Amino acid sequence: MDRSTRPVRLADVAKAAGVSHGTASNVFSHPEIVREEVRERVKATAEAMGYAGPDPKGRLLRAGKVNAIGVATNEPLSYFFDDPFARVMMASISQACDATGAGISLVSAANSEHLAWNIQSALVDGFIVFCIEGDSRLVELARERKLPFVALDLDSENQSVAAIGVDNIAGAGLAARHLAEFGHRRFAVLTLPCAEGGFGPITQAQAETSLYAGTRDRLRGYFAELSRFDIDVSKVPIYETVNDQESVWAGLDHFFASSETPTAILAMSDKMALHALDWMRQHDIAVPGDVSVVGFDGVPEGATSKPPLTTVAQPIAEMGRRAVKAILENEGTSSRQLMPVDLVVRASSGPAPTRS
Amino acid sequence: MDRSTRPVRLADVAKAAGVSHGTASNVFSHPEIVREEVRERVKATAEAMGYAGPDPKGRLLRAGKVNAIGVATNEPLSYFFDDPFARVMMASISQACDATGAGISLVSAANSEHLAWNIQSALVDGFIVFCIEGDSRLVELARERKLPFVALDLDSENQSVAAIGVDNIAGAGLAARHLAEFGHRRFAVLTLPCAEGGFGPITQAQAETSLYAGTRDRLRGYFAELSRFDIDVSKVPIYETVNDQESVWAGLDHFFASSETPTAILAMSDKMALHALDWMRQHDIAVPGDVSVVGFDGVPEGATSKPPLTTVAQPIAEMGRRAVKAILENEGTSSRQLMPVDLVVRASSGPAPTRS
DNA sequence: ACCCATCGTTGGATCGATTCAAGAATTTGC
DNA sequence: GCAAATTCTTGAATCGATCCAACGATGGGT
Repeated sequence: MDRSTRPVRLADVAKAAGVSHGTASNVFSHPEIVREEVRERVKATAEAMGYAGPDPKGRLLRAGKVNAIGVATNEPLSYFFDDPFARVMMASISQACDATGAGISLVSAANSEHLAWNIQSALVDGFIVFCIEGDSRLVELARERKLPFVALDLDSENQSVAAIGVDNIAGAGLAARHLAEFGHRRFAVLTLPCAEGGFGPITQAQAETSLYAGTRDRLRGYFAELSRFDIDVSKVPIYETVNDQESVWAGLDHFFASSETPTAILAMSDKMALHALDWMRQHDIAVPGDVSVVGFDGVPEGATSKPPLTTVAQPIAEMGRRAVKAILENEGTSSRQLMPVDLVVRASSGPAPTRS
Repeated sequence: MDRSTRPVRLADVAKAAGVSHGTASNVFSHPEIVREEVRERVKATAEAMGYAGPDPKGRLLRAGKVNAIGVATNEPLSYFFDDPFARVMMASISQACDATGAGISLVSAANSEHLAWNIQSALVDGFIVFCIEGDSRLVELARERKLPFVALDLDSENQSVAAIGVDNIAGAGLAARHLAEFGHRRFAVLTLPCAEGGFGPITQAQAETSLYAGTRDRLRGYFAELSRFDIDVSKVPIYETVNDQESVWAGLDHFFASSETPTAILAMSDKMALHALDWMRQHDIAVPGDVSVVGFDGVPEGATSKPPLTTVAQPIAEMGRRAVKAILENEGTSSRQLMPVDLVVRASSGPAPTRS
C-alpha cells in the first residue's frame, strides 16, 4: 500500500497521538508507567499509522548492547553447516546462547576484502573466531574491534590472545601410542593444511614450517610418541590435505602406491579419517584387519561410521560453552585455556597384521 | 590497560587530531577525499588513542541497512545445526548470502517470551522464517517488523504471506503411489506434529484438525492416492510424532504390537524415516524385504543410510537460494511459490512381501 | 486553606556515526 | 593582479530511539 513512503517513526506517532516522544517511547519500553488511557491511545495511533514498533537500530545506539555474539571464520559460511566439527561446536555454542537469550551472527566472506569489512561492521558484542586454518589476519581484524573475543583452536604459540584449545601434542601422542602398542610399525600421516592452497606429499621439515601451529603440534605429538617406540619417523610418509575427500583420497592413493604400504593411518581430523574409511572400503582393505585408522576431534559421526572410528575426542561441548561464557561475562579475558583430550577406542583400530 | 574508561569515539580522535569530526569521518569512510597529510595524522592519532574504528552501531543508524538477513525459528538455536533438513537448507542459504556478502543472524528462543523480544530487536534487513512446526505466531511477529520476509514451508492456506514451499499433497501422493504399486496394502503413517507438545496414536479426524497445514496436506496426499488403490484409509494407523527418535520408535512399537502389522511405512520426514530404519534393524525386520519405508525431504543422509532411503526430495538448495533472493532484492514479495518435488527411489522400498 | 507526596508527562541531552551545503584555502587561467 | 576553478574542511542536521531532571497535576493529611 504505502510504498515509497518512508517508515513511520516513533516521533510521528507521538505527534499524531498528541503526546511527547518521551511518553511515546515509554508506551513501548515501560508501559507500566504510562496512564492506561494514554497508553491505549498511543498504541491505537501507532497501529493505525502502521508503526512497526521501536526500531532496534535506534534503540541499539542508546543501549549499547547488541545481545548477539559473532562467530567468524575464513571459510565460506556454509562451513558452519557442512563441517562435522564446526557443526558440533556450533550446536554447543548455540545451546549456551539460547540459555542466555543471546543471538548468533555468522560472519564470513569468500574473499578477504569482504572479510575485513564484514568483521568491522558486524553488529555483535563479541567474537568467537574459528581458527581452524589459523589465519592470523582474522584474529587481527577481530581484535581491532576491541570487543571481547575468543579464538578456538588457535596456534598455541601466540600467547597474547584469548583462546580455548586442546592439548594437541598430548592428544596426538595418545593416538600414536595406541597404535604403536597394537604393534603397528608402518605409519602414515594425513595432515590438515600446512600452507595456503594446495595439497600433496610433504616432508617432516616442511610440516615443521607449517603456518598453522595446530597442524604442527599434532605432528610433533605423533612423532614424539612414535620415536619412543623406536620408529624411524623420518621414514613415515606425510601427506598434506585440505581436509576434504579429494585430497584425502589422493593421499591414500599415494601411500598405497608405495612398496611399503602402511598398516596404520594417523588422521588429524575425524572428517579425514571418515573419508579414509570410505576409501578403504572401496579398495577392499579391511579395517582394522589390514589397516588401522585413528582420527582426531570426536565428532558424533565417528560413533556410527563403518567401522566406528577410534579417535582423540576434544571436549567440544565444553569448549563451546566456555567460549560463550567468556564473551558474555568477561570484558577481555586474555588467558588461554588448554582443554584435555580423550582417546576413544572404537573398532577402526586393532592389532597390526602379521607381516605377510 | 585502559579499562573502565569508556571507548574512544570518533569525535575524540577528531578533537585530538585537531580536525572536525566531519573530516575525521571521511578519513575512515572516504579516505580518498582527504589530503594525505591530514589523513595520516588522523590515522596516527586514532591508532595512538586506541580507537577501534568507526563503530557500526553509529554507522548503522545513518546507513539504514544492516547487511544481514535473519533466520528465525521456534526451535532452539541448535536446531539449525542438528536437524538434517535445516542443515541443508541453511547451507544453501549461506551460500547465497556469501555470494552477496550478506551475513546471517540466527534468531530463536527457548521460551516464547524471549522469541518475541528476539524478533523485535533483531538487527536484520529481513527474515527467513522456518515454519517447520508452523506456529503462526512466529510469522505474525516477523511480519509486524514490516521488513521483507519469506516463510519456508508455511501452511499453504495462509495465502497472504510470502512463502516458499513444496507441493505437499502431490509429493505425498508420489510416495503413496510408489508403495501401492509395489503391491503394499497394509500401511502406517508417521506424522509430523499436529498439535502442541505430545505424541501418540491419532485418528484421521484428529489429523485433519492439525494446526499445521504441512502435516495435514501430506496426510491428505497419502490418503487420496491410497484411496485410488481401493485401500480403506480409515483403517490405516496414524501416529503423531515430534520428529525425534523417541516418538518415532514409540510409534513403531505401537504399529507392530497390533495383529495386522504394516508392510509399508510412510514417514513425513527423512529424519523420522531414518530413525525408523534404525528401529527395523534393531528388531531384525528386513527393509525392504519385510517392510518398506519412504521418507520426505531428500536430505543427503538418506543416500548413505542402511539401506539408502527412498524419499520425496524437495529442491532444498533452490528454495534456499530463492528465499535469500526474495529478501535481498524485493521490498515485499507477497507471492507464494510452490516448488515441485521428486520421488527418489532407493533401496528402502520394494515389493510387498507375499502374505505369510 | 495550605503543604507535601505521588504519579505522569515533558522536552532536552545523548548514543556514534554520516552527509551535505557552505565557506576557506589553494591553485590555475588570462 | 584579479577572477575563476579546484580542493579541503567545517559545522550543523540527521538517523531513531532511550533516559532523566524538572515540572504540572492530582489527592491526602492536618
